[in-house]
Amino acid sequence: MKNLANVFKALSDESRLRIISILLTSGELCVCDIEATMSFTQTKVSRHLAYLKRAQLVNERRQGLWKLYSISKPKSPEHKQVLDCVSEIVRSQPVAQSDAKLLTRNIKKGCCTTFSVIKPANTAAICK
Amino acid sequence: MKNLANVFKALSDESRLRIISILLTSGELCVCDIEATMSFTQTKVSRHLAYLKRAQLVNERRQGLWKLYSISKPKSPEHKQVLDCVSEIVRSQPVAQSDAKLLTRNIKKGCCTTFSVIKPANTAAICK
DNA sequence: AAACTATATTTGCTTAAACGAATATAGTTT
DNA sequence: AAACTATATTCGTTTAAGCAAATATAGTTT
Repeated sequence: MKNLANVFKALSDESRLRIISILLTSGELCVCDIEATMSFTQTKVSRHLAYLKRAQLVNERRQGLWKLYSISKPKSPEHKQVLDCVSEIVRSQPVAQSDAKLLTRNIKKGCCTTFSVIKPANTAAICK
Repeated sequence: MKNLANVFKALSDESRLRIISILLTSGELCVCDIEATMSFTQTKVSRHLAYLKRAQLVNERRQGLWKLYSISKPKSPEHKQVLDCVSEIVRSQPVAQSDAKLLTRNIKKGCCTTFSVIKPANTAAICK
């Protein structure tokens, strides 16, 4: 059960929950877009993403200069169970909605680098 | 979202997850029965239960000398959502099954004080 | 290849969590 | 009320997590 405890530990920080929440609404984001939307330092975002990656909650792919993060694709039934539960719970948090609005605003202001370069799956839904 | 992070923090320890798991299978247990089944010190069980109670994951009621712990009854839809997810995930862990067996054995051996004094809801199911 | 950009890691510090042993509290029995 | 039992809390110590500032890495542009 060590592993499950580690997953919950990765979820035990408000900053990380907020990062998970905007990844759920955006589909995919680079580090600096997360920085901009949440007013976090670069170190902070990077560290928390590393923590989430170690717990297999997020995935990373390189795109030129950027590293794009997204919620993990499930690798096993147990993994899927955890991911589904987490996403369901996080989505229903009030802060999730307000962070989603912050993200939209930053995208419109052109603060979000990623969105001006590559277009995640559901860009249209976010930037309407 | 501070509160949700605290719930996950309470779940971020293997000992606490195991305690949750035997509370799920037993319905209700006293501190010393948890001690006996898991070979934990009294301090350790007591401390972890206090942690779980603070996060509103477990409930406590006094019965004579004993304090009986059980998984919380949900107080709100959000609370229920978290409790349901946690119980679903914890139940599917391998350690949950082996701990349930340990508990049954201790009950049969008469090591579990509570079960010789008061009978939780589903005693019959456990001691068959 | 040199300047540049995005991200990761190291360093030094502060705060919290875990543990067992010992002590305290609260209810029970005699 | 005194001895007893079950549980909670305190104490001192060890280990991990959080943070910002500074530095390192890796890909990009000129």
